[in-house]
Amino acid sequence: MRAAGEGRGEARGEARGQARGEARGQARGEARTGLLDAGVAVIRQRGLAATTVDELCAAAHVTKGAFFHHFESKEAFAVAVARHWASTTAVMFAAATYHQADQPIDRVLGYIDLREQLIDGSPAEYSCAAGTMTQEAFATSVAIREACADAIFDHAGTLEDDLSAAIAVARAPGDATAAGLARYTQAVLQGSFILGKASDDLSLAREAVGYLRDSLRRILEPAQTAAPPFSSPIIQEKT
Amino acid sequence: MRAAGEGRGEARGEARGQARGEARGQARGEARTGLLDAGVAVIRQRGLAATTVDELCAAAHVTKGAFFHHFESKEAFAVAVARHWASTTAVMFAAATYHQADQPIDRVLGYIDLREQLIDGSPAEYSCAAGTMTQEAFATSVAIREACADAIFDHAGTLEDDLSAAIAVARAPGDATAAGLARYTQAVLQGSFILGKASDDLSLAREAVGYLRDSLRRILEPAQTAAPPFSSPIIQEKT
DNA sequence: CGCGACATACCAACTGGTTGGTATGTTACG
DNA sequence: CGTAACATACCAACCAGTTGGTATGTCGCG
Repeated sequence: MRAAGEGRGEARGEARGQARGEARGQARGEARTGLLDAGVAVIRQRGLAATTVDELCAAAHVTKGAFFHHFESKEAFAVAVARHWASTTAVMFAAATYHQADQPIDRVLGYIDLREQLIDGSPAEYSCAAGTMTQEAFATSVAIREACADAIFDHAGTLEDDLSAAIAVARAPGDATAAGLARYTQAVLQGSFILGKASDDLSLAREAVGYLRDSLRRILEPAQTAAPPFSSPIIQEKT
Repeated sequence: MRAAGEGRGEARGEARGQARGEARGQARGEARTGLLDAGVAVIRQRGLAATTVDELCAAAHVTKGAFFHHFESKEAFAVAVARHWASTTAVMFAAATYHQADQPIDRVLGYIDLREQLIDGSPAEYSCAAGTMTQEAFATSVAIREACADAIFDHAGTLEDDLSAAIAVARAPGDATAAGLARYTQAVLQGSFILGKASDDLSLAREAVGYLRDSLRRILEPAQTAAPPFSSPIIQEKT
């Protein structure tokens, strides 16, 4: 449930006894990453404003001194969290198998299938840290807002090539652009997280993603064939 | 800046002396409503956790005593705000003209057109207070989460009759249900607000609603005609 | 009708705990 | 040994909630 951090304490080298906070903690130099990981986890659960620096430090097993050594302020930390979120998710999606499909539409639908599969566990586990922070900070911090916008729209950008190839193959109507559909996809995902959070029922989040898949199919599938109902999702190995 | 209390120390009772904070303030009995209205406005802008009770009181021109007289706690206030939001928006949508269209699909698309038109000004003005609070409170307060869920899903419910009629007319594939499409619509709207907040560009929020309209048309329009591109929105009078 | 008893709506000041941030050590590593 | 990476102790501001009080409306009863 926790994710990172849990079982990896044992770099502690008790021999040589340079004991520190590492009864369960990190080796020197890992405080920053630990704080960022903890930040993603805690902010996804409670939001940014409701999260205190002390909680962050406790979750990362470091002290406040370490926090303000690495981050100028809580706001700067939030910006770093957004960037950290962007880079860790980017690595994960880059390694996914949907890129290997031959047809561009299958790559697009494979992405959707993966997103649907990722909706599992509690909302704090499947929702988007950037989307959450956006809601809280858009009016009070341009730095946070822009970092979140980068996370969301850069990720959308990773869909554009497949989408524009699929649009070309399907000869879809000219009002659907690759960039627009990529953003629409992110909008539906963000909205599905909100429905999932509100209802405390992840099937409602998945349902929205299912309608998104159906919509994309209607737009991107070769016009002659009627769009069939829900497909069985491509099984995605989680390497 | 102080608000209430300003001119009232003098109990001077100029004429019969029923003077109160009403130099600019409210009459007796309006504090509760004023606080709720202020709550919607401030929470849409800054979120729930970042909003202090003092700020709420300042915005509503009342004192903290009045706040805690009407609301047991900040959490109870948030629940009341969600219900207030639900009822005020319900009144607005019930009075809208899209209900008057003859064809069910036109009522559905009229709703979408209205939603698109409502996206104007700053995100704090067009976004959903219930969606915003959901993100912050889903893990920390069941009462708030449920009040927000009611606001969102009850509103979705107002679309179901038109959607199921439209589905029947269009003989749409069986995997699209009225309730599911209604929820999907809300998901897209919530997501569009997030994109609008992140980008600080309402045209991106409107764009997502445009794709939603296109998707609904593809699903709900009689199958023989190919779905045309974006329609010019039905002009909606704001009586 | 008048008047006392009560209830409601509010207000100013206060409180105890919390929060983001700082000032000042201390420790490991190159 | 110098510097980056921490830790400890502390603080001033702030925050949700309380207290004790006042002004105003309302209701029952003689």
